[in-house]
Amino acid sequence: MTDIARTARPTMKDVAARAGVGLKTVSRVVNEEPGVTDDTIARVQAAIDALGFRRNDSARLLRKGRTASIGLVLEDLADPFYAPLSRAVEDLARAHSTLLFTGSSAENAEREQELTLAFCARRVDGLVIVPASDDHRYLEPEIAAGVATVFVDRPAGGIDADVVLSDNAGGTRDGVAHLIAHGHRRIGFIADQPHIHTAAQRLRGYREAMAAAGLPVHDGWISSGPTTPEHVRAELERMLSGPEPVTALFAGNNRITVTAVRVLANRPAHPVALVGFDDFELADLLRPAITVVAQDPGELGRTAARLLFRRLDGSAGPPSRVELPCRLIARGSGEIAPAA
Amino acid sequence: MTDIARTARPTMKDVAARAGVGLKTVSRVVNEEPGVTDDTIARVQAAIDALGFRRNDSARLLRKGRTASIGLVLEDLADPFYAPLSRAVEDLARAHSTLLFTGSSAENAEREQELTLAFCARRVDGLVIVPASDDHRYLEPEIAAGVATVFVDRPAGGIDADVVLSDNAGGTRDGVAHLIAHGHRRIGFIADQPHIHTAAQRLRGYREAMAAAGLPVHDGWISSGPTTPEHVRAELERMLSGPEPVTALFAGNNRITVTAVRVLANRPAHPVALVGFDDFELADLLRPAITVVAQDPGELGRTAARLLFRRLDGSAGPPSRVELPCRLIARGSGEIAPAA
DNA sequence: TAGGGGCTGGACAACGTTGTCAACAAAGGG
DNA sequence: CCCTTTGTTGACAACGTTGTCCAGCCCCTA
Repeated sequence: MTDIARTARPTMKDVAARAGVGLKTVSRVVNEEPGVTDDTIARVQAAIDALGFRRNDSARLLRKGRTASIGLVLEDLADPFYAPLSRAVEDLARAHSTLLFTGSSAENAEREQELTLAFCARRVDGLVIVPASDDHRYLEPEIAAGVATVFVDRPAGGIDADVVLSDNAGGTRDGVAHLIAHGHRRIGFIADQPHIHTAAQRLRGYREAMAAAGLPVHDGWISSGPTTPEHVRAELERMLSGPEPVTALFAGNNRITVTAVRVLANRPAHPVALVGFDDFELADLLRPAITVVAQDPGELGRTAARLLFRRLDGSAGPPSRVELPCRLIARGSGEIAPAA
Repeated sequence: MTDIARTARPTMKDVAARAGVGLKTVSRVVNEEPGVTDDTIARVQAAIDALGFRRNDSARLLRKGRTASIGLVLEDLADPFYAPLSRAVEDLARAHSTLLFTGSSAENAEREQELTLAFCARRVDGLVIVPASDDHRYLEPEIAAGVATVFVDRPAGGIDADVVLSDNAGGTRDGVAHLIAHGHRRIGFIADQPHIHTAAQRLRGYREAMAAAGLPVHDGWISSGPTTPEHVRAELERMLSGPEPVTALFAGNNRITVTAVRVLANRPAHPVALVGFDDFELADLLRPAITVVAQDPGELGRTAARLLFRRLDGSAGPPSRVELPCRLIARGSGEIAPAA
């Protein structure tokens, strides 16, 4: 029965037969090409309506060479951080009459490659990738074959390609400097796993800010690892105890910040200053309101998509690297002075 | 130059020529079909590697009839509520070796139709749709032609199709009953525009709960309209003033809830009870913590996708309608007693 | 009335792949 | 030694569309 259903789909040939015209004439009507009399158009249109015909764009695009589609690979479709990024890419795609394939790499290099190559096999015109792997040489033949590729949020590994980043180090520097300006000297830093580019850059920013202020950094103040609530909680509690507890914390991304807020909420007697990387909704409504270093994920996506479509429109030239600034939003949690 | 790039893409024909074998033999090797000697396989593989050949799945699927792709149309890719829904659909798609097209209708009927039909023109095997329009008869020919279609979050209009909903009325009833149980008699209700199905159902739940408790409902206590902060703020302030101000509010979705929280935070002298539809991150960290009626967007997506793939696997039978329960999560804001 | 030009329409190949079928060689049985 | 079987391979059509090209037809002019 599935077969019947598939066979049931009318093609231009069916329309042509029913309208009593040639195949190409149907094509002309469907594509609104000139050179068909009104009378013929009407006959063809009637046949189209009667059969419920819809042009098969896959076949059309196979013939035409372009597929009018792009692929978006990100870390996790369910992560709110990427939602505005996706939407921005989608908006530009729509403006270019292009459809959007999406997929999550789940922070897994193999899955990223599998997804990306699946998109390439469908002959997407271009790719926007939030890398999960650090080796993208597998994309070389695709890029050589003309697939425009832009990396976002993290740079490509092993190949030279367009990339749009946030100024992770600079943003972190500002955030840590903010804590230092409010009198903190023992500042903890919890970030994502060190092989993730953004995490490494933020760690660099932290070290630079501490060094710029002439402050020492103890190993125990730094934690890089999974962002699971359990791990973050354990690391933070470790930093808050012992002989030299931290008086302030810089949280390396929004999930870490949220866990930190939960942990700190349970020990109101010992206020700890907090600055988090990434803004999040309601940060201003918490008490204290959370000071953050904000990226603009929508702008990341928009910039990447603009770059992509510029390439698709024929722009040549060497790969460009765009770095978007971050913005410190002081709300209170970063202004808490050290207790001691 | 674009032309060169396009021409540059090697095809099976090129591989065959280079390996000195027939076209079909290349196809056999690529698809790992039996009946090719190891020696030939090696020669073909060498040619594939040398040319950087990758099979064109568009052409393949044109030939095969199925496209191994589905389309997901939702209201807004950037809305965090839909993020877990998308991810759930994606996960099932991956499990079925299917690629995912996504797009936002932006709550606009015309855009929904345009997107959906664009997906159909690409011959997606199936569709998951969060409807923005209330008339889906335009999909009849597509469904008849075999495009499996499942509606989520809101029902289809004018056609009979599979649909997965939350129990909006029941959830709202529970939420309003919760407020009544804590002594409230004048309860405000702010929801999305009335033509949106979920908003209408939630309004029904509100009325039912009030009626069940024998409480009157004043027109001034009900507001249906755009969910912009400005409008919600104005409506709420109106309800809170006047001769018979409300002592509690039911907020019809998470965006309304957030605005309400902001407004209420500015008038701490006059505490107002609040229950919101839809859970959101950090609701438990606000003071008071926000009591909500929670849907499970991931489960909505998962259920819809399961239904879809069951249809694609050949399941016949009449359209099914699944209604998922909502869950009241009491956190404090709903337990505030009326001041008067 | 013959010839030319504009308009309308259709036949055919091509896009890159897969399914069908037949050709051919080597091997095995009588 | 011939016939059959088995295994390997390639020619060809087909999927549904578009681009190229050519054939009619009508009307006009010389």
